[in-house]
Amino acid sequence: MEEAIKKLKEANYKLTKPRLAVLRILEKKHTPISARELYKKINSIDLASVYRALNLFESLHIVNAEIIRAEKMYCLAADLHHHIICEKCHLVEKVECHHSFNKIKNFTNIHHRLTLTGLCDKCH
Amino acid sequence: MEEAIKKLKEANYKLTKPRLAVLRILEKKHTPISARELYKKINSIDLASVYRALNLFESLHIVNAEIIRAEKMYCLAADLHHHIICEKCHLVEKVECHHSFNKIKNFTNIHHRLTLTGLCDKCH
DNA sequence: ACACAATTGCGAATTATTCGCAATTGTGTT
DNA sequence: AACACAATTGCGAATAATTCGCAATTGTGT
Repeated sequence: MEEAIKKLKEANYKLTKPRLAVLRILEKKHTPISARELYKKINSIDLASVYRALNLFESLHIVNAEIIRAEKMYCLAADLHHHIICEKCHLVEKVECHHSFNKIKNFTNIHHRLTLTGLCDKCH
Repeated sequence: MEEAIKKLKEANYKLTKPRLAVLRILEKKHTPISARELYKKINSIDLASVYRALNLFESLHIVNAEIIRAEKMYCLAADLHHHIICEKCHLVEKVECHHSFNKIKNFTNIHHRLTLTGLCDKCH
């Protein structure tokens, strides 16, 4: 949260009510959440602003986005982790991240997004 | 291609004209492509069928989907690889895959999707 | 060639996402 | 604490993405 605000400030963006509201929800919820769900959880913030906040956050690497069963889902990038999703029941679990990429094919400033899918023990 | 058809048959799905058309394009193109682009490249196949084919292929792991600048993009899963995308100019390059995941948190049959982003040497 | 379930094409319906623009609000400065 | 101004919001409308229902068509095994 602190870190998110710091990144925002450093990039010269204002800490506005909608942005703060989105951050607050993301901070509490530790599984990925969609733009629409966020919107429903926040009272009195326009859906367009939720999208605008999320897009901004994504570009600043404040949040990570990944597709989970055909929906774009977001979560705070702060603590590095990934998710594994059951293909049948869509159970989502956190997976710690042990990866780091310094330089690949002349690219620098590398960020990564890993999504795992499989069958959980119940569905197997 | 052969492998894709095999998977399709094994899961008891028919090899139809739209499905084959989609596979043919994916086989040629070695960078990710969106549903709409696929549709434009194929003459006389309905957009809904393109979506249906892609969804089916995704569920059978015939294709992998990933978000590239806010669009869902697809490519054949056959040769395992990932992509690294420049955040500025959106250049896309292939990255070989050296990962394998056998068992994580009680999940089995694990598949993974890794998307890397960064700045290419021109944009850095 | 036949039979039948699976699949398509079509148009319409949903859902997701973005846009333009006037009104409002953070933020740095007096 | 009030001011000034650019950045940002809310709103409603526009676009884009994706799915649906259903009659017509098409693969596939016999």
